[in-house]
Amino acid sequence: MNKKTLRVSPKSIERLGVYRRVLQQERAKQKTHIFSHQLAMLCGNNAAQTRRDLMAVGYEGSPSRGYDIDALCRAISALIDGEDKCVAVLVGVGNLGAALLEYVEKRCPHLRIGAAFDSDHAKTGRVLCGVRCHSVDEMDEVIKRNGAEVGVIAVPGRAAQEVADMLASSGIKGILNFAPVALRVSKNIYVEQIDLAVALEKVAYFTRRKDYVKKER
Amino acid sequence: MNKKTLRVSPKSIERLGVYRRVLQQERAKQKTHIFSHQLAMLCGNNAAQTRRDLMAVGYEGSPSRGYDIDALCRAISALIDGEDKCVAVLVGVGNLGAALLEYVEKRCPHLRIGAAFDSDHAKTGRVLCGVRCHSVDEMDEVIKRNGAEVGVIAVPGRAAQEVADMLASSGIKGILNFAPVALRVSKNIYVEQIDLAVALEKVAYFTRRKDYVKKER
DNA sequence: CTGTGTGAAACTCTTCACAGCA
DNA sequence: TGCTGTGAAGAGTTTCACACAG
Repeated sequence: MNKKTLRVSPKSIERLGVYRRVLQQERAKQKTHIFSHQLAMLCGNNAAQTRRDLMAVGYEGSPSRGYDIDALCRAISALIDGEDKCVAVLVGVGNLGAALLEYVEKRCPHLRIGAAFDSDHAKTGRVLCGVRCHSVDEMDEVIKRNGAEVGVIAVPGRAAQEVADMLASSGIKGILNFAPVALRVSKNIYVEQIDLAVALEKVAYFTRRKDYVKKER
Repeated sequence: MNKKTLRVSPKSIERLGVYRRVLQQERAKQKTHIFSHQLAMLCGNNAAQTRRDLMAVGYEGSPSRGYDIDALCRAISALIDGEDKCVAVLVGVGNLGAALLEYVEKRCPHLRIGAAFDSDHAKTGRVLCGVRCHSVDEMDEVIKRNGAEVGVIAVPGRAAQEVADMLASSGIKGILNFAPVALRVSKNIYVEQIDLAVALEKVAYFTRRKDYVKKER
């Protein structure tokens, strides 16, 4: 209903991805419509927040019917996926890299992992989840050939900055970094950091804070 | 300087984990003191935020010397680790589970992964990163024997809710969930959700938003 | 009624800016 | 001077609560 991209908050973007996944599951169960409180419950948040998030996508539901699942899915996709498929590359095909390939190949048809890289020659040349693993020497050439925009760093910490520099010089514009290192990259590259060890520490901390009580449903 | 645990924000807790890691690295380089802006730079944020976070730990630096690295490390640990080691268990020893074991065993001496579980009998009985993998049938017994408080769910989505129920009934009080499913658990269990596919979608989205410009640093 | 969309309040997190100390 | 600790402002996020619609 509005001018489209008017600035959607990061948190909303994350949740919209979750909504879409849940909507696709419901659609597979032959459901055609859903109310905000039902969707909220399936996603683990509350109805007000769900409606607020959906405001951003510019699709309006009906008070009597709720949201048309199919139309809402398309509206969300129009907002978060771009016009064309986004191509990403993975650097570091260890356990974590392989896990990411599985998750993404199964669940993100609108994203494509175009290639993977590893310094271990035992891995180069192999194909995992449909993605070919190249030597890091070929990184620049392969990234440019695929027109990749996003890089995922799943290498040990000591190698992460060097990989980030290589990605940046090949024209990558966004990085998802699993290495426990703060990357130093130019301002126009978006970086998202996920640190598994810190995440677990956080859970341990809040688990022990006896005063913690979850808010609602 | 204050009454200790007066309520530290989740974001601060995450960053404190990062500060500690960086401080340990600096200590290994024989440095004894550090200023807030140096620590901030190494962690990828700014000095004001770093000082604000450190307020919570109840250790004061000196304007001339900065922070004593060793003392600050201990103060952070006193805040985020409890009195005794926290024990966690891992359910699902696939690629992701194995990656987590590596990360945590290397970098979290104050946490212990007491056991792992998998439904695949080819994996049970084996030992990865010093952690023994059990059959899921033994979950209740092993969790109680180890006094585990935290559970990590790294199984496929369809199995996640069932695993969460088992963990809850064995007395687990906090869950780190990698399955792309909103868990339904009782209010007094803390749940932290990490969804790799959604994380990548988010990076793809912000990478493409040309108007995005990183703030500083 | 029971639902949606949304202004406005409430809450959380980040940044500014400055007093005070060595 | 150049740093720390922190009140206060600002930015971002969530929740409330209500007008309106079928």
